[in-house]
Amino acid sequence: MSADEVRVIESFRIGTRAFEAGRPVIDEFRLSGQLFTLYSGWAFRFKTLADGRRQILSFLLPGDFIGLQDEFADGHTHGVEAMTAVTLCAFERERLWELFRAHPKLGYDITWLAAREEKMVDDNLVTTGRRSASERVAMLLMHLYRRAERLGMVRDGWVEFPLSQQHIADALGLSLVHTNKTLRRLRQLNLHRLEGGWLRIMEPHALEKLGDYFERPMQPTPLI
Amino acid sequence: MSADEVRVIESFRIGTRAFEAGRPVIDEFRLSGQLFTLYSGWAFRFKTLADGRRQILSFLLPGDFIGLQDEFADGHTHGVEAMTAVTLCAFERERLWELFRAHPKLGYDITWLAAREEKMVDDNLVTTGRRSASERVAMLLMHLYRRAERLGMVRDGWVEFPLSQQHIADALGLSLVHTNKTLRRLRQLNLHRLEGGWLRIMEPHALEKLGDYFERPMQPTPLI
DNA sequence: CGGAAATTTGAGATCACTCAATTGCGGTGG
DNA sequence: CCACCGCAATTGAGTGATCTCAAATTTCCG
Repeated sequence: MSADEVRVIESFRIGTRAFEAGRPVIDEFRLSGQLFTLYSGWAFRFKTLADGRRQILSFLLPGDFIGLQDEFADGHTHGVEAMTAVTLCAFERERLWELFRAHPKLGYDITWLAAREEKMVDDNLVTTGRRSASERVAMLLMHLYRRAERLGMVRDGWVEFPLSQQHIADALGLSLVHTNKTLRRLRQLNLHRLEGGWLRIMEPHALEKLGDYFERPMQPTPLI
Repeated sequence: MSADEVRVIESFRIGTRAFEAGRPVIDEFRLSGQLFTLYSGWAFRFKTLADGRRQILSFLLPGDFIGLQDEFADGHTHGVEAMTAVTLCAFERERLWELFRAHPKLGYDITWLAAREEKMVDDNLVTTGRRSASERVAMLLMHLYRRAERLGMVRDGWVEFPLSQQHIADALGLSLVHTNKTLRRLRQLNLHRLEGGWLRIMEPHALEKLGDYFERPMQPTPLI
């Protein structure tokens, strides 16, 4: 990124914010006046129905842009919650158009990030709509592992994995109990290990085949 | 839209294309060199798994922008298929960045459309992940009816409804048989009528309550 | 060490699925 | 005009994956 672009981004930044694990970053039912870039940590986007059923829409890792959909709605889009301690860079929502005008390249990059996020939601929709429980779990483990891998978050084959089984269930559209039993089955087949909040993939090919999920080469992600 | 903007858009347009009902607009496994705006007709985006299971990701109505995700990937994103006769306006994919640079407002509008589409996929994900079969069907009927209504496509309470039950099943993550039975149950409750490819909502409030779906006010859609 | 939260397990219920056959309907050729 | 074809819609029956309920066990954290 050019020094000029960095300078422009700096000028749009309001400041840095931090949240503890489990804290809401964006309230599901209130319009937030800010946009964020996730600097460090894990978070997720979700929606809840009136009776409390919750669906996780996607997981957020460093580099992801947060809150764009709200720009074009009046609240009631989705909530964002931190899964680990998280630091974010905040922007003024109202200056987004100004940013596009002053620096089209950054606008283009934001669109890039939005399109990439939609692709991930598309994948999740296929998963919940058409895959069996084992396939869903296999899919999710590989998806998150690969994303973390691209970000250099893997150490000796292990990644931090801050999802509870409830998170996994809510992401995959399964019940907590069935998620647990499915996870156990895959573990007993020695396809993965999940210990103390860290994940290791033992049989990537088997999991990819089971989930019918294959890594596609990615272009480098723009930074905002 | 200003005369200036119209002129810019014209200069980026390659031409107009038309497809018959049932024809692929974008091949699921080949990278298309074009972007489209849907002028008239109904289409849908979908993905298929290796064994043929299909998930419909979202439905496309006039004004929707098609193919943006591909801009940032190398194929293998999703297919698009026409459900009725369809006319589209085609743009050169490679000139998208040029468009952002030359006319940031249009870039901003494209981002607007992308964000709106992601919101729809988010909703669909909640539906397949966390709603029962009846809730899913209620949701889909109301969603499509409301969208068509906003586009002025309702005549005396009836909308064209070109979805087969297979389409509905693939959109909602249900089997064809169960979709049929669920549809019948709602029809017998006199919540809707579905005859000869046209839909009428008899009890909008009941369907909205059943699907836990409530219309949110929408900002006017930008035109590309 | 105590208490709350997350995970694990078992058992039974149910919603949705598969299989299989029938019906309805628009088009097509004799 | 009618018999026939193919496809979508419909229905019935039985199966099974996933869910709910309930209780134990383990882990985490103060």
